[in-house]
Amino acid sequence: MNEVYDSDNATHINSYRGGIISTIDEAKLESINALRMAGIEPYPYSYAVTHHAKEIKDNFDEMEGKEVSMAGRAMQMRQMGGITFIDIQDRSGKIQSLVRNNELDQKSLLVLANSSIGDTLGIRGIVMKSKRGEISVGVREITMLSKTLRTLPNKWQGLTDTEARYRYRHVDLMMNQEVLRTFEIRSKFLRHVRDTLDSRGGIEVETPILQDVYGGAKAKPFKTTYHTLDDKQMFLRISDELYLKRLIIGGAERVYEVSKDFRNEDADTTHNPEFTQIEYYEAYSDYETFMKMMEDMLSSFVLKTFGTLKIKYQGETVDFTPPFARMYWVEQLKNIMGTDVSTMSDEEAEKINKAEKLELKHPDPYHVADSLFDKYLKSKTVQPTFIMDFPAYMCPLTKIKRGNPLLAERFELYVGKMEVANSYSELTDPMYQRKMFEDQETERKKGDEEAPPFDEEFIGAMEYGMPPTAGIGISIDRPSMLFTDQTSIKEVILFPPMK
RNA sequence: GGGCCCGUAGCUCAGCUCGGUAGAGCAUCUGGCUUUUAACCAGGUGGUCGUGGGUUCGAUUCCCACUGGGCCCGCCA
Repeated sequence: MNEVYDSDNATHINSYRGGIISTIDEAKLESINALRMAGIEPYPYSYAVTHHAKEIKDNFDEMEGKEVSMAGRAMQMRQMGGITFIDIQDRSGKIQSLVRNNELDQKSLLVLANSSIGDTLGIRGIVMKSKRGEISVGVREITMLSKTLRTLPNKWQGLTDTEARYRYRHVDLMMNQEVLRTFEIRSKFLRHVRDTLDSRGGIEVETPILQDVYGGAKAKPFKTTYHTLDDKQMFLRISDELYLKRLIIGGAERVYEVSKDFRNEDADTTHNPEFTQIEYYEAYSDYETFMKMMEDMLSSFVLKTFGTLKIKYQGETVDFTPPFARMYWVEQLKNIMGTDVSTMSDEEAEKINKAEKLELKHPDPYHVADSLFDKYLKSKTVQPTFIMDFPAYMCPLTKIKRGNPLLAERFELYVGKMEVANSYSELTDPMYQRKMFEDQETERKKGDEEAPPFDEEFIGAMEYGMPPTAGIGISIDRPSMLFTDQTSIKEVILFPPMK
């Protein structure tokens, strides 16, 4: 056996379940030798592809009798004497190829003899139908494009073990093509959000992921150490808000960033420690502007992608026809349980925490109000719903509600019971901002680990004068779940973190 | 962090209740077959039964701990 491909050697990096997902197959190594002996390179440089499987199938009437060349992985082989059916899978789907030995030259015959399921093959041939009516490529020439050393999972059940699917996403993708479709839809959505913001004149920017002072959200950060700067303590960003606002202050007017944010907290079906959102800031606008924008953005995406405004999510029909519902949740909570969370004191919060059995670690008004929403109102947000106006104390970076100083101008957009966007009429008064930071600092000292630290530099920037601005964070992960009918965020993250 | 379930061949799974040194299908290998599509027929290879400890003459099976994963609950998007 070739030493380079000693299986222990080649696979020791994987310790999954005390083993590995497949072994190196010695027979395949022999095939490689056989091909090379005959002067055929099993790992060539390129191949001219003219068609994909789906194209051929979708346009069979025009394609019949024409020569095509396509490439992909052999997923199944059915050999019967001098004829072999090979199902070739490319990015678009699968198509059957029909190989008759007596129609092949020596070279192709040799490739065929040394092919197995899992190999990447190039197929040149004529579009036709088999006797049973299956659209096929009648093969004239078969080319080895990449010889596999490992065995594919079985063709019936494929790879279903969730852990194996995430750890070996490459195998998941080849065995479960709908996974590729999921990530195509995610990609389309991200593209659509970018297009929307570009069309408004937004400038896409990049701001630091490694930050001296984190902020812009309530969350526990990841800490890092920068050794060449004297072991300086730095943080992975929990949000890019404070940097984007500095750009607004500088006069950029409309800026956005596709932002990977990091929050040092537990993962579950709707949370991943590393997640993607787009934050967008628009000068001279307020949060009303963004309600309209979200209605347009989501409805046009759904219509363009699915050809309808109504999609199924977990058995329920979600209708993206604008305008979306608006839920004045503080008012509704007052009606349901008599508590006005906008005026809730620390003592009241603690009492409600006990009475409602919320069992919060920090039973302060912020966490109690948040958890009351989850308990009583979240279940009503299957349809796209703007959750309107939050208690001012929940929004340290937001302007107060016109006509009601107890509330702040903020909405969260929920769809399928998931928060997918969060938007504000941004606070621009530097003196009020300073006070809000001081309050946060007090919470922090009281033990709220999630309260962000005081950011003097940011206040300094705001003291130059920040124009009226609307801000929004648009989740990419959760809408991707919605559009692909997934219940776990890991299904829309290509490589979710594993222990 | 709490509760429940799971880890046996490369993959998908039986076996465990009631302890006696491991089984199927697919994959792979050999042979047969020139229109199959879960092709078929015959034969073969393949397992430190997640890890460690305990009980026992004997443990994949019973007990404990650990580890990895899934689902539900609590918390941040």
